[in-house]
Amino acid sequence: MSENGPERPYHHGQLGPALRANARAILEQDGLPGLSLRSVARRAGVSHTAPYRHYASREALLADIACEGIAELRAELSQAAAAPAEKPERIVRFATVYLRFALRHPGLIRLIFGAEFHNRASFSALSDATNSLVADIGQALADPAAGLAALAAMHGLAMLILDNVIDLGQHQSGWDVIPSRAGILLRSLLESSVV
Amino acid sequence: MSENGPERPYHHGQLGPALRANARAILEQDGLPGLSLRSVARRAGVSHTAPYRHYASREALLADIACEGIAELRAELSQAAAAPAEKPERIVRFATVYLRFALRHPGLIRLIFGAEFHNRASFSALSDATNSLVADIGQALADPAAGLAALAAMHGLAMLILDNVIDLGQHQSGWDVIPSRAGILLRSLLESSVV
DNA sequence: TGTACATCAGTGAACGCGCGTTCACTGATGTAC
DNA sequence: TGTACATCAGTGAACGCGCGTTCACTGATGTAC
Repeated sequence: MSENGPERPYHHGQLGPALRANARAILEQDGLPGLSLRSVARRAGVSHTAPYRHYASREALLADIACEGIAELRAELSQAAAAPAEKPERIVRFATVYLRFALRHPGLIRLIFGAEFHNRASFSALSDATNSLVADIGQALADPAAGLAALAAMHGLAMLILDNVIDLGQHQSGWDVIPSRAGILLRSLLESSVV
Repeated sequence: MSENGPERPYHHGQLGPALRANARAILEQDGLPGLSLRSVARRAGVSHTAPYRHYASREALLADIACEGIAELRAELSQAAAAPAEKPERIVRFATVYLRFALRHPGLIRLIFGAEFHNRASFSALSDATNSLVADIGQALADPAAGLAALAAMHGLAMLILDNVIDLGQHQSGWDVIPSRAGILLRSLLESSVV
């Protein structure tokens, strides 16, 4: 009996990370409403009370993966910030990174920005991240207001694409092309508005 | 007994409209997750099965109020389109109307644009509305791509404000000031990008 | 004007569901000596 | 190296909840004659 297949031992061993990974998979597959502690446990192949050894509540798990997502987004953005570039290119590069992230993790980006869920810890992390992003873009453009407007534009573009309201061509060519098209879009909007 | 207060008669009489109104009130108060057929019935002071005389399912009710909202947004936007104005003013006017609507009906705008709910009827109405909006702005700017980008910018701005990610000053002065501030923001982004 | 009847709108009990959370438990691991 | 014990991670039964939906019903309205 013990040799026909890798039966999971009594102790999972890495349940914490496994919970987060499965939670994010569910988030992307079924959206926030489908993300219950029970569904996560089910997907991790563990009893539905096991998660309570790692998270005090559903909300705690959500907060954790939200923070995780914010950290990842922030890392990608700061990587984009590191590469030197002239003003219009700089903001287009930010927009590209942001859009690519949003299109790759739609559920996560909605969890992060959505108002349905506002945990203190995740919110202050988000606030820090967006503030530094806005400041960075604003500085790159030498115009704080334009930084805000640019963030709004890329966020709105991401949301409209994810919600299937506008179509930048994913059907023909896959989603990887979208950021570059969006870049052109934003460039047309931005390049002559730089002070 | 019958004279101590206006006891509702057995037949409500206007339950259809009452359901829609109460559903929208719940949507704004508690968001989409709180909007159940039972909560709507409760709020309308009616048994929890009464709504089934007017809607076949929860989804049917949601579709109906989504369409209602789209029609209202569309009416306000076409009113803005009617007033003649020069190019930059024109788009700022659109943005103002759009933002004002979004800030006044946050739950509704999220229902309309959110991907969680995609009914065919409401979606095609939304598609028509956004297409004509994009076309209108694009034409006003003599640049279709800028029309799309402008819609994205105002939608993103609305979402970021509603999700408390950015703060355009609602705390000091109430939300009615936001659209005008946002107008300044968008103007700074747009006015020199007109072809 | 009055009576019979069809139709309609609202009722309340009941169903099965998935959920978050609690509880006492048990199997496994690691540490002290 | 071996034994006792504390600690930890996962279990499964159970709770109460709100939900969507169904069903047979009943009170009210309107229509035909």
